[in-house]
Parts: sequence; structure tokens; C-alpha cells
Amino acid sequence: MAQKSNVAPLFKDMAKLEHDHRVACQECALYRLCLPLGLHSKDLAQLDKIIKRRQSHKRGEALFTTEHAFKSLFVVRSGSFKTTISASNGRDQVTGFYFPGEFIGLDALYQVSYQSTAKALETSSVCELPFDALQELGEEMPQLQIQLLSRLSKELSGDKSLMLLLGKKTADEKLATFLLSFSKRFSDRGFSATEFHLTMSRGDIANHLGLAVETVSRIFSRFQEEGLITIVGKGIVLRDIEKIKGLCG
Amino acid sequence: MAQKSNVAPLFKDMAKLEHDHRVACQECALYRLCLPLGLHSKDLAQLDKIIKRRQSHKRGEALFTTEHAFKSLFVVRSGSFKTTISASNGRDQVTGFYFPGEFIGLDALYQVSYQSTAKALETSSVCELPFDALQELGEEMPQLQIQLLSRLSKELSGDKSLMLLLGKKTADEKLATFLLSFSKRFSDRGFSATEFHLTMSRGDIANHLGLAVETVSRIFSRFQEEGLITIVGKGIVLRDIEKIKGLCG
DNA sequence: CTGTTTTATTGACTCAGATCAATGTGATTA
DNA sequence: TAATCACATTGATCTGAGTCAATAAAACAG
Repeated sequence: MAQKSNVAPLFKDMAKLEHDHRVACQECALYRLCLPLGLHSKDLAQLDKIIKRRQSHKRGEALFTTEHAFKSLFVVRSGSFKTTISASNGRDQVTGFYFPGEFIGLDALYQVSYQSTAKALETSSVCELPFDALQELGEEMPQLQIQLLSRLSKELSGDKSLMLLLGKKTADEKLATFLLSFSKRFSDRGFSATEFHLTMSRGDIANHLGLAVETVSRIFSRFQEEGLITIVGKGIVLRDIEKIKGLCG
Repeated sequence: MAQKSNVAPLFKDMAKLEHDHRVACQECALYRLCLPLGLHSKDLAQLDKIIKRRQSHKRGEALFTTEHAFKSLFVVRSGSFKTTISASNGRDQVTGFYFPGEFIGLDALYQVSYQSTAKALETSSVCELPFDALQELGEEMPQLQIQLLSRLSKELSGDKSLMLLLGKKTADEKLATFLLSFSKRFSDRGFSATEFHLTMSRGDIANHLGLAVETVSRIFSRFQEEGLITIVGKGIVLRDIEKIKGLCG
């Protein structure tokens, strides 16, 4: 079985996770990316108790929709998800893509129901954190509250950058920024920074960046002609990261 | 002195506040909009102790920039602010407008420095909440943590809606949505829902909505011709809220 | 495997909103 | 109270990216 170059150390662990939902936080490959970071092992054990490790979700399956009452936060364990919100007239906006160790549902805290819909982009699994239990725990574990606030704050900061992208950047800049953001996130997870799979459709990418599918297709093709990237279906290789960085604006 | 119709009860309190920065949370007109909501009076007194009530900021003055180390959150006390983030090439994006009772700086928690710049749109004042003191207090007051998380979550939710606006809406829809959002926020603060002042420039509005100034001007003019609104400089009257709602998409 | 559906690419054409340009208006200062 | 400057409006023109249309290539179901 040929090793693909994007098979970095963590990948094997994560492949394992896909088949073993029971593994405790202490042994989880995502430890350093996830909520437990900074918790004492005693506290960690407590956190571990309230976490529900959920069945995997198939491609297209919803983790939650705006119809569901808010009860839990979710952390991606393996695979990937997208979140969308809808305008009254049916148009919708892909508000984010989520990878292992990232939180979904943060925009719903203390609301009656979720404010968005989350769908699996491939066969994926999550850890479910029942929010009331998390809050109770937080009262005794300041570090947990800190982590939670920190997560929210980071997502907020990321969303502001996305506002800049959507409001001010050209199509080329949007795509370049998108590619680098993914590169960063994959590399943070132990994958290759230059070679990865886009688990979402061109339509999802286009929607997220405020572009038409055709535009995304065209620009990917042009970037390829210019030697910046190589694309084979959903697979992508960044050939000239520096030049791509230069395109971000 | 003629009474303008947008002078609602709260306005007088707020005018008073502008000249009396010392008033305690218990007596503050913003009580029901602000952080203290849901705190017991004993807790409230403690919160009150850590709050620094700051001098007013003149129009254009920065509350903080990305050069400043993150130390505090701010709550608008009177007036209004805008926040912006900048791309490397100098372009910037107005990420939000902030009114009395609203938080500024939430996207910087646990970062070394602020992630955006906040500027006063008119003579305005804030309450400063030193974050380390707030955290300490939070360890003993779960309700305070809840308020803080709730604030973050709501801002997150609002930013996702803005992503929908920036990514999917037409210029008309953007303006209509903008006007209604302001109407809602003014009315929440005891002002008229149909008659208010836009404290920011057309340029700020355009920037925030991802449009050119000229487009904003043109659409305001057209909305006026169509009898939806009346504009006199920075003053605006919503003449047909239902029709404006219909335009939001 | 084979037919069917979904997703992606590429080209031709259009248009919403940007840009450029000129003028008007209101605020600030001396 | 005139001069200056920043902001706002309106018109003319241009263009980046959307839309429409026609394949092509995957993904999927039976």
C-alpha cells in the first residue's frame, strides 16, 4: 500500500480514532488541539466523564439543524463538517468548515436552538459536550472556562477576518487566502501543509467565499496554469506557497 | 428647546451619563442591557469595584488599536464606536458598530494584543473591565461567566449573519438589512425605532457592507424616492418598515 | 458493469456595482 | 463669515464576476 505524502504521523492515530470512539481524552491524538489543554489530569478525568462519544456521521448527514434544541457543543474527532445559515428566501451561506479538534455550535450558547446547521462533509465523528454538565464542571474548573472563552474569542477573531475577505477581497485573493488557511490548519494537525484533500465540493467553497462555482473552477484552473497549484479532482498540491501568500492581499 | 421625537426616556439618562462617569452599575440606565444582568446585588457591588469608568473619547479617537496589549474589555456607556481590521495592503474592513451596553474587545481574549482597532464615532464613553480581575471574579460568580459566554456567543451569531449579508445579499438587501438592524438596536435602547441618527459616515457604512460609498448614497436616494425612508444628512426616518423588511431577502 | 445523477470545467455573454469625474453641502478653523 | 476641508450626491463609464449554456467527468445506484 503506497504511502501518500500527506500521511503524517497524526493521520494514523486519527484513522485509528475513526474505529475506536471510546478512547479517553488522555489518550486522544487531538489532546493538544482540544479543550482539555491545560487541565490537570484529575480535572481531565472529570471532563472525560461528561463527554459523549458519538457514532460517526455519514457524508451529508446533519449533526444538528436550527430545528434542534441547543443542548451540546461538539468537537470534531475525525473527518470534517460545514456549517451553514439560511436567509428567509432559501439562499444560504456556508459559515465555516471544521476539522478535528475544532468546536461546532459555539454560536448557540444560551439560545433555545442552534443558530446554524452542521453537516458532515465525509464520514466523520464528534465528541459531544452536554453544555449544562460543562457549565457545572466549569464552576469548579476555571481553566475550563478559560479554554471555552478562548475558543469563542478565536472563532470570533476568525470570523472578523472572513468579513474582511468577503467584503474587500477579489476572487483571486479569496481563493489564495482560502488555500493558505487550509494549509495552516492541516499542518497544525500533523498533515502536509502543501498537499491535501478538499473534502467539500466546489459549490461549498464558492458559497463560503461569496463566489460562483464557475469562478472557483476557473481560478483553480488558472492558478494551475500559472504553476501555483496542481489539482486532481479534490486533491490539491500547493506548488508555490510564497507566491500564493503574495496573492492574499 | 424643541423635543425631537427620537428623544425617548432612556436618552435623557444617557445624556446625563455623559457628564457623570461615576454612576454605579446599580444606578446605571444600561443595567438591563449590560453585563450585570442576572447578578445578585452583592455580586454586583463586587463587579462594580473592578470597573474603571473612563474619560470620554472624542470623535475619531481610538479606544485601542492592534498595537495595544490586551488588558480589558470595554462596554459602551454612551455614544458609539466602530471596529476595523486591516489587511496587509492597507485596505480595511469595518467589522462592527457598537452602541451603549455592547461589548468591545471580545475577539482579543487571551491574545497578546487587540485584534482590531476601535474608534469613537462621536463623543463617547466606556466602562473598562480589566480582564484579569473579571476572570478572578468569574471564578466565584458563575452568573458572570454565563453572561460573558453569552455575549461572545451572540456576537458570533451576529457575525455569521453578517457573513450571509456580505456573501449573498445584493446592495439593496444589504442597506435594508442594515437599516433594520439599527432600528432594532435603537429601539432596544429606548430610542425610536423609526427615527434616528447614523453617527457613522457613509464611507463607514459602505465599508461595513462591502459596497462603494457612491452605491450607498445612490440607494439611500432611491429608497427616499420610493417613499421608504427620509434622509436629512445623518438623520434618517424609516417611513415603511414593512416594505423595508420585505427587501432584506 | 451500466445507466443515472451529481459535480466540475470551460466558453460566451451580461450586468450589478465599482470606478472615475464633477459638483454640492456641511463642518471646522481662524 | 470666509476659507478650507472632509464628506455626500449624482452622472457617465467600465469591469470583475455572475449567469446561462454546453459538455465532461465523477459518484452512485441497481
